Amino acid sequence: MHGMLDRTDFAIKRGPAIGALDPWVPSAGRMRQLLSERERVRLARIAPVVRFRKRETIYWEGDPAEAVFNIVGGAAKVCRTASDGAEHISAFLFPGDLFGLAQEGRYVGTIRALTPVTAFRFAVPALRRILADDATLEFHLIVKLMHELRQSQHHAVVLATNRAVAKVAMFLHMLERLQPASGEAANQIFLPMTRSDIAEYVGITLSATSRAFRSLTEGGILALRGRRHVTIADRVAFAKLAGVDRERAPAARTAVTSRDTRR
Amino acid sequence: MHGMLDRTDFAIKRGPAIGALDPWVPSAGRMRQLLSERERVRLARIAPVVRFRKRETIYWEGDPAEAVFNIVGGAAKVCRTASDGAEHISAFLFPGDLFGLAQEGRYVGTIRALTPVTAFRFAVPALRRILADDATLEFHLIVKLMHELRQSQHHAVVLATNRAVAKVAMFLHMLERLQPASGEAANQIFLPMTRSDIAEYVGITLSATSRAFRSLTEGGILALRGRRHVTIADRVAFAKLAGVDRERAPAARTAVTSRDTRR
DNA sequence: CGTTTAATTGAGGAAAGTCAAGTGAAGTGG
DNA sequence: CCACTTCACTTGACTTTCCTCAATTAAACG
Repeated sequence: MHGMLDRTDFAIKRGPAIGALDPWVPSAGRMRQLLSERERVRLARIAPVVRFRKRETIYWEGDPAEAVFNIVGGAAKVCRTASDGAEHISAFLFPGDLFGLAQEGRYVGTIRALTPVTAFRFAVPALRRILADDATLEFHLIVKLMHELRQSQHHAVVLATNRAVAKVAMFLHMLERLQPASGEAANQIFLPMTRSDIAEYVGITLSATSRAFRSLTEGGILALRGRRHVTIADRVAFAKLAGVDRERAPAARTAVTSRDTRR
Repeated sequence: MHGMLDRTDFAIKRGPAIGALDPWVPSAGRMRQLLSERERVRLARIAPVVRFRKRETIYWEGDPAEAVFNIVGGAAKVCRTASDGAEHISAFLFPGDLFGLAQEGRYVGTIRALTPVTAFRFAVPALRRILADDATLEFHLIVKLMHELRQSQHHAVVLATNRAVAKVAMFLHMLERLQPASGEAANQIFLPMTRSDIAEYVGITLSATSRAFRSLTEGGILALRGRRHVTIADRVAFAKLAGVDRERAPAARTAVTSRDTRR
């Protein structure tokens, strides 16, 4: 706890930070800090630090989009309300992420804090002014957006899966890769979100999520310490479910004659 | 037919084109051309025109990412191969779109032409050079990426839906909005892709897609003219299924106590 | 400590997936 | 131009999975 506060405070002093996998530079799957010291200092000058309590709504879908935020501490979720009123979660946000996606002047999703959140707040006009005369910074933003686009496409792959257990496994795998080496022991995953949130993210019901967790623990693949700490007990079986067992080799370049089967 | 060729040829002469909804400027839902004449001319100088036959693979997932493309004529699909070998379609590409998304130097998906495709090809180093000294162009790229991110998140909403008929309706609705007023009569949608492609995009089986189409035509909501031309017969019912009946009003700001239900 | 919120678990039914056969359309080569 | 092959799509019977409804337990919070 104390350690975490220190880390966040330290992060605030260093200024805004954007993490991403570079589209062109290989980095063995490790996220990189895109901003240079100079850029961070410059951005810090126009961006006040804002804090939100756990469960607080940072902004609502449809609100006038006046600012972009950069998380430096905590976690949040992006919710989109479907036409029938059902909520769907389109992303989870962690330190190094940006939020504030807009369309025609209005925010595209509702943002809710899962834990206490600390963020830098960039007023859109000020940000645009800075971007307009710093091509490098602009380029970094492009890299980050490409990263988010890939993430979102991966999310779609998870949603397209049809077995609930596989969906949950893929979700946990994603979370593990995303989780900055945040003081978690190896094979440990911390879940800042509820089971309901997970359900809404992977596109199944709360019941199904619960059953999937049970099935995973009973199968000896996971172990739970409390409800928010997951340990991966059987890496091999886990990787198989999460679909990480593929070779990185050029893959079969044969156009698969698409039958009716999905598994 | 003749008309289409002319239109593509004309588009080539005008140079690269990027269509998007602006994040901040309201435009009543109509896509806008982001590039100015000057930018289009400048880009055309570094980008040769390339053509691909119907069904041709433009590049494979995992290939070294050496170029970015801008479609000016035809349609294509982005396929991602899941670990189990199943193919999932993460997007369809139309004139005004970009493709060439990379991660650590390699393409993230396989691109296949659905119809004959005409595109501009930008070698990555040349493109980076141009971007580095044109902040406006860079900004336009940011706008386009934000547009694609929203699209991808919308795709996720479609995938999270659980009734096959609703998925297909949402897909058709998306296609209708995307379809540039391309000589199609009102309420008419042209499908450049197969039923299999649709199935892989919305995350159901080919059978289920076929049944959904049947259910929609039998219900008097759609009418088919051949397999690739759809007419919307009952706008109201269609909008209801596709989830377009929502008011744009600030929506209920009440945190819905999430039960188990998804419909 | 009691109250609210989060999560688990069970029984039954609806929906889509699977397997398999068959129809229609499109393209190919004689 | 027609027979033939192939590919795209449709349809049916059966199985699996998850969703729905509902009751209960466990944890979190004041």
